[in-house]
Amino acid sequence: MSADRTAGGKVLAVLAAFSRERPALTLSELARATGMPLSTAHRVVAELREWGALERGPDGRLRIGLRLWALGALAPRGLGLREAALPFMEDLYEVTHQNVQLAVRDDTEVVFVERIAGWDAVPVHTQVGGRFALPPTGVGLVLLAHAPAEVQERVLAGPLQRHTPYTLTDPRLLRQVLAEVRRTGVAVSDRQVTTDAVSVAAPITAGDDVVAALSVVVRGESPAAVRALTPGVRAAARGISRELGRAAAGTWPVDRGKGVSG
Amino acid sequence: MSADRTAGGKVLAVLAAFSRERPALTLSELARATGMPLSTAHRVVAELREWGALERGPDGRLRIGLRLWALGALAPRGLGLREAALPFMEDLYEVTHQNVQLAVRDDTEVVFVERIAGWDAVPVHTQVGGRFALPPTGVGLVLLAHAPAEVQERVLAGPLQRHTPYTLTDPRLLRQVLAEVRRTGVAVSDRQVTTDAVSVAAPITAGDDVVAALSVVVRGESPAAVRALTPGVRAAARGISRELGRAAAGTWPVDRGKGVSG
DNA sequence: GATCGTCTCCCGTCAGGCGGAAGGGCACTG
DNA sequence: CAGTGCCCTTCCGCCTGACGGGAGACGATC
Repeated sequence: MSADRTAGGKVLAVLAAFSRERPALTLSELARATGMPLSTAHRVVAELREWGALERGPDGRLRIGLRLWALGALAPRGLGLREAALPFMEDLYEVTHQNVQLAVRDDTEVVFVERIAGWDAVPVHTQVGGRFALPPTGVGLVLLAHAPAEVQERVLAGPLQRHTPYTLTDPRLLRQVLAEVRRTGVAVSDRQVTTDAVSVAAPITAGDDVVAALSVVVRGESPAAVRALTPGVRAAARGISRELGRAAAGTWPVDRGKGVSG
Repeated sequence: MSADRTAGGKVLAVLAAFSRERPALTLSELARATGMPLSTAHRVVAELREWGALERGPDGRLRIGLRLWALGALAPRGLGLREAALPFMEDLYEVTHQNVQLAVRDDTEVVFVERIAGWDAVPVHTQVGGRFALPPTGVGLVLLAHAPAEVQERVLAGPLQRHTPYTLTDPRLLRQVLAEVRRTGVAVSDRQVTTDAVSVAAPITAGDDVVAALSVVVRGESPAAVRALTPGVRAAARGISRELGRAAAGTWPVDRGKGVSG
């Protein structure tokens, strides 16, 4: 939001002004949103447009450009991961016709990287690129269970938001659940986000690190709803892990506790 | 490549150094690739890292960060389009188990936005985010047929690369094909990219504009291979178009001839 | 311990970012 | 058709913050 003092910061501030809620902005809106003078915004935007980071539609509004999208596609935790995972997710979807989700952890949040859903599946309010708290979701439980201790502590210490009567908010209980997740290799989220959905998730690994999680979300009112799906999810997750190992060398990062600069 | 004189240019130059071939770079490699002094690269990278545009893996290499990926996801012609199209692509995939592709046009090239493929499908060398010439591909033919005249002229005038003995390289012939594509509403690419693959494509529209194209690629040695698929592809493309119309207002840009500033 | 590669930090200089102001284009209004 | 309120674009002099050489830490490899 606040206009950076630095030149590069302004470039980033302009980009940061775009969000899921506001994917298209006029120059003036952009200037207001970033708090920078119109002429400054204009100059920065011109540079970004020339490069292809921003595009201007026929309505005159600015949008994220195709080049930036393609660049983002190079993120190993974005499309790289997705590329490896999609065929397995397809299989899972074809069998279940339910929501199939792929997610990674970013600090104390889960970021959804891919989601397949038919029209008949339970409506879930996750979107690709979207974020959510870790504890209530299946994928989040998996990712949290295998996160560095320091991250776990911060999550357990912080306020745990309640979404339904079933949401776990007791740190002690949550700790037990996480241990269970580590022991069994799967996580089940029973109506913790909405009262009509249950999910089962399994970890995806690269080397010794858990780099992502895969889940299936179904309509249901008890863990039994996903029991039959568990083997399928585990198998798919392992398949993806294997595929990742096969991928080109040096493509795989690991997620460390906090993204602070060194 | 060449290090920009401006501060913002340096930021973009650093980002541009990442490519499909080189998705991970050390700081020094980055400095060499962009031609900027190490200390300058260091400063720029620090800023980008703090913002989340770049991440550093445990191997010390820099990669495109999750935040940049999420930002790219806001591109209407990227994920926005994909989001609307995926369910229909699923259906098509489930029926055919072949490559199902979604693409848009960027100037005189086709950019692949999504691709679903099983293991048994014909191997095609397209990747999400990747580019290709327009004329030889099914999606490209559709997009070219509905492109502004000025774009068509440039493509037809420019050298038309031959990939197989079947590739159309005669501008006159190509012009006829394009007319045919406009008349029938579908395009068939018969072994124009590889000698064992045939594809059928249909346009996706928003308002009166063709904004994308959908195709199925199958193993085959004549247009007959895709005849049975044609209605399915058309239907799916229309379904996606309808879905786009339903999408939130003001989300849809139109592709104009050249991206020159006005 | 020498040599090469990597990354990080400091700081004096001066190029280039900054943003106020002015001007032009549209659309709607009285 | 002057008046008002948006939008966008361009210009240009001031001065700040970007620039990059250099020094130094660290880690491999020989």
